[in-house]
Amino acid sequence: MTLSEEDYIKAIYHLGKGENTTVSTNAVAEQMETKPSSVTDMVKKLSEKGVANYKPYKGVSLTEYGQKIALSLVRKHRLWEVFLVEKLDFSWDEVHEVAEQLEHIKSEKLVDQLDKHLGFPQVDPHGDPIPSKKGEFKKAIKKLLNEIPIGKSGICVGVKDSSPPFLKFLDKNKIALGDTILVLDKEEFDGSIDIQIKERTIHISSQIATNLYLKITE
Amino acid sequence: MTLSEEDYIKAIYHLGKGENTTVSTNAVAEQMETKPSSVTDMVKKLSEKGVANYKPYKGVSLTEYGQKIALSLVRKHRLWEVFLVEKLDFSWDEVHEVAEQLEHIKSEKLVDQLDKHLGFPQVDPHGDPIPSKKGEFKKAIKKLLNEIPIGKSGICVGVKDSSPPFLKFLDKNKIALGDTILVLDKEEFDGSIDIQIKERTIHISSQIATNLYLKITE
DNA sequence: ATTAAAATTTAGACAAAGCTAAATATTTGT
DNA sequence: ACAAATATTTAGCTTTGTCTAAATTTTAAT
Repeated sequence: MTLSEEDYIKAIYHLGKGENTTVSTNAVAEQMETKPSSVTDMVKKLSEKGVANYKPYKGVSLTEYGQKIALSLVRKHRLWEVFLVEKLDFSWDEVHEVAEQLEHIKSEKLVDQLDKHLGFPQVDPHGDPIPSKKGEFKKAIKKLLNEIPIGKSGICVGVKDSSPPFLKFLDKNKIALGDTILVLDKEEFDGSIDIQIKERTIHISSQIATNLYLKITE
Repeated sequence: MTLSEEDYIKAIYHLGKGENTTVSTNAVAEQMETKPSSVTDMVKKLSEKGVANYKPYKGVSLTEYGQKIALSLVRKHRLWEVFLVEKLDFSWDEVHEVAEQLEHIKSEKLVDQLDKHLGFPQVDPHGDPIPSKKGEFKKAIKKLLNEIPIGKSGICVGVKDSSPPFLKFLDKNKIALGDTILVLDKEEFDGSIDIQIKERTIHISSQIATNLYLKITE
């Protein structure tokens, strides 16, 4: 696969949200920041190569083979993201562009050894799961902190309320996007919860818990 | 610079042995496994871009700017080689192909952090020096072990005598290509020497020392 | 100093991947 | 159900990097 083909495969995969969904030419064009006519050309080629199913005017989906390629790309992308954050001190929001390049490196041994070097991580710095070598992986879902059951952990990925006071609170309590949070206990009465974050244990009110999004795997 | 342009720059650089030498179109073609006519086209383009000096029928050399690019590529290539060997357990002879891909990744931060992560290595697994960020580096030369002064270390890169008995000797003494050897002491009388290799200290006869090539930096 | 051989360049073609503009399908609003 | 709006494809052109074959320049041998 060429670099360009791989990018299209990934785009089709992501637009289909990982399900094997048919996506429109226009949607792919928008995602790839290219023109619909270019997409038509490429999906024809991918179709001939056995990577995609394409019916004119009806959209495009990935074949089994195409999905395998997509998953391998996602696996590589996310492993490199972990590497960049854990080993090279990149912050969680700086990694995407570089991982986008690294995911195209072709070497099975490289990926396997990288995986091992990183301790076989299950999720990337954004809380998204890393497919196994065989392509298996759990889905990730975004939930509010208050909806997460006791004993489960997730990665902080966003806020519902983005008002300055709330952001200031997070800052003061050293809760940042990308942090892993484990739910230790929940108080039925007022909805407050105990969480563990970076070795610290803190108690958090319901108002806070209902405004913080975490990504968890099912 | 495109991938292809970078490959040509590296080829010109390596053929010129790092000196700013003029190299022939044919030489570049052979190195790149391409046709001389393709080289002509490309060096014209590189010339227009201010990367190379090209006179028809007279060969091509790199400009200052071109040399900077070449050194940056060499730096990246060798840092990745160190990474692959030290962190991902690649052997010294498996790294080239993968490093060839990795060297094209564009991210200054990535290179700087990688350098730091590896502890600012001075040489790659083949004993070749790694240019600094600014492009400075020492030359490496290949010498027989017996020619190396006391206190200096080098990396084992080849044998002069490749007869089975000699290779068997190396194997038995666990001396392999890629190993770092430090010269501890030399015996004037019989030319035998003491070396340190992988924490072990061993005594080696003149016959051995005159048949083992090391790469050292001046 | 010529001429044959070798090296290099030029000209013209091709594949990949993209674009624009025009043509054609599909969808939607009434 | 039909016309208008939207989505998609086709046709033809562009750029990048490559190739082959022919032309030209340089080098080497007598």
